[in-house]
Amino acid sequence: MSTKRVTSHDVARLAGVSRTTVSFVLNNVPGMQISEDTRRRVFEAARQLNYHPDATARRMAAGQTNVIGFVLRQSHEQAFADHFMPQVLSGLSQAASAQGFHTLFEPIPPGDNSGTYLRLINERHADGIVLSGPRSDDEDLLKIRAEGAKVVLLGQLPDSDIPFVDVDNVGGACMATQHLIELGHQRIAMITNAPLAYTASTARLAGYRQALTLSGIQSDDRLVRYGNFTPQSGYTAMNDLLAQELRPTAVFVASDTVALGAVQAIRQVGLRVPEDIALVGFDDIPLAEFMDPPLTTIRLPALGLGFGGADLLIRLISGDEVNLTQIILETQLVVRDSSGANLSIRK
Amino acid sequence: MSTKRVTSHDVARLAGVSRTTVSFVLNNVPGMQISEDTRRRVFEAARQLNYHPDATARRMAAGQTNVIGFVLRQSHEQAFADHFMPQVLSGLSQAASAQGFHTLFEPIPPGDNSGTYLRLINERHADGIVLSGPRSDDEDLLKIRAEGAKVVLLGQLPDSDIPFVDVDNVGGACMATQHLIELGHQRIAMITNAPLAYTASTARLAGYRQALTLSGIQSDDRLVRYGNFTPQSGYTAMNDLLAQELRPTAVFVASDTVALGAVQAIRQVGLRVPEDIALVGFDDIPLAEFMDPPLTTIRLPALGLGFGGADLLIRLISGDEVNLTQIILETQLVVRDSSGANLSIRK
DNA sequence: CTATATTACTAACACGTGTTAGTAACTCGT
DNA sequence: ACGAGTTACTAACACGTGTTAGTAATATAG
Repeated sequence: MSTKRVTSHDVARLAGVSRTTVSFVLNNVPGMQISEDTRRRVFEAARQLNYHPDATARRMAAGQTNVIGFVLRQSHEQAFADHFMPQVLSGLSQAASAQGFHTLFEPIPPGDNSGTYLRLINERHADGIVLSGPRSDDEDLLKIRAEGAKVVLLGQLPDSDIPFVDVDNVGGACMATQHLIELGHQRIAMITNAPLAYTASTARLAGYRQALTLSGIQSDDRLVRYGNFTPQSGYTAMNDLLAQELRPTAVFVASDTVALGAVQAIRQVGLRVPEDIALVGFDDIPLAEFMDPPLTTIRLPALGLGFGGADLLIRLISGDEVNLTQIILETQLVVRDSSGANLSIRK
Repeated sequence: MSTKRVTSHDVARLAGVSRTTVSFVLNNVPGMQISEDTRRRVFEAARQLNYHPDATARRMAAGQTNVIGFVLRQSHEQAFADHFMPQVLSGLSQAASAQGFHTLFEPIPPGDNSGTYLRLINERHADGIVLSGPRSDDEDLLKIRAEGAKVVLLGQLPDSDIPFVDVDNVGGACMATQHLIELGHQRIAMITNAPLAYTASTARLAGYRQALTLSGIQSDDRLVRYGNFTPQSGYTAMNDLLAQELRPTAVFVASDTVALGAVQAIRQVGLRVPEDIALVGFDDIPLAEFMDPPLTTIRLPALGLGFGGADLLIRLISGDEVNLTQIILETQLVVRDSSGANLSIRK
């Protein structure tokens, strides 16, 4: 236990060759002439001593860490409120490990403006970072970018050339709304997932309006309410909508979690989903399937988002010529019962 | 961008001192006599050159990585089926970063028996690992332990002296069952969260039986069914229970996710929760609060589990004398409506 | 038989830090 | 004026690898 670490030097000695030869054999360096006999002796010595090259020394020599950092700017509650982030993380580390990279997980404590994630790249803990929850006013981000740091964002920043991977929020919201339109609804309300300070909220609202416009329906701001991540906010928003003189026949709620509260509000006034009010959510959280009624919603390519982010970042790190550095991933409509698509007749 | 990295050598030159002095000043090494003037010059030079010490070189010199690995053995679906793992991860990295450690996230692809996580410690990517989802038949685990690797398990291994942090499954299940007993139930069934191959399942079943025994109720195996993580399995198991000649008046379902299916089954035969059948779940998933009816359940100290695991591991790494290496964290009963505790009268 | 090419290696440097042992210069007590 | 102690540093080594340039020994060609 307290015995010294086995180094390539030890292997060399046992095999009766130089350390250089050991390196050549074990790394299988192409173009190096090594006799079959020596090769065998080195392998045998390494096996016998249970030799494992030291990753730190290797990094030092290579000038590369083979590590990517995953920086989480959102608060824990927000990031892990649903299935989403874990899946992103999973996709990320899958892509990383497929290319021989490791993943450093670095959540930023809420309210920490000291720019701790700068250290990740300044001190070379990682070769690059995937940054989730970017903010436009992030000066640190611009700074390290200017210094040549490799960064990929998860989510977009308006008017920026920083590489990113994002989910097609506009397209998804449009799809959700069109689904309701196709089912015959004309008076369709919307409850956002969060305040409009969040780009995703703005995008989903834009998609909703786009769908209405495409079908020639007048967009009416009195039918738009603002959620705030929580079921409570959905409950409040829906009550507000129900109190209107002209009740909507369908609501697009841009977050399944928020939709949960909306359903409760509808039930509480004695109305039924989807018979009286049809509902489409967004996110496809794991329990959407088991809600009462099962929620029609938009599924996000969470795994793909993480995978794509890591993949893009690693290509940037490797210095490959990357022609497409801003990627938008398609969403998918999952039809269940809450939208009324499975009702035999619509009046 | 392609300009060379700023090293402590550069700082030394600019400040007109040796590299050693730079190291003494910047690391504030105690007992070293440095004049106030020199000290200032070094700080100024470092600031001016925007110097950041290279983490890799530092590790090499220190012989320590200041990194802990978080190894996930469960499949993604299983690990992230609910809020649990993300919270563990969050607690873990909080504890780590509080002590100057970074967190390497290393999920093991399902079906990968090549023992990839061995490399984490063999190649010194990390000073130690927190291993989630340990298996008794894991030879790799015993091997690296024998070589002196620092390992902390999340979850217990029977008859082992390996340090671990775990949730009190027995106590939690006992508490859940006692809650039902206190509400007047005598004929209490149980649906497990998973097959008994999983230690957590066995422990929860033991807790259920313990509670019955303590109250002098005869434990009846015909009232026990086995879930399999999913709502579907809960649906099936509950239907099976309902088909019995003598229906239980209450059921302890050792997983909220499984309980979801159980509720559906009960509803489908026209019975009510909790009036006809009372229900207590386990895990307190985020949506338990919003189920219909809101689910009484056992809340797990997920954050504390991660935090405790990292903390214990780092203490082991630091060589501190640790007197308690096997830690069990208490759970908490969250009373909502599904258990009938809020009904005014019980018949 | 000699010049050249090939084979099979190795010596030495680079990566950037932390740290131990040592050394001038300067102060101080006697 | 001299030895001892203090102050303020520095030279040199260690950490463990990857890699470039070079070198003997052997094979091949003319």
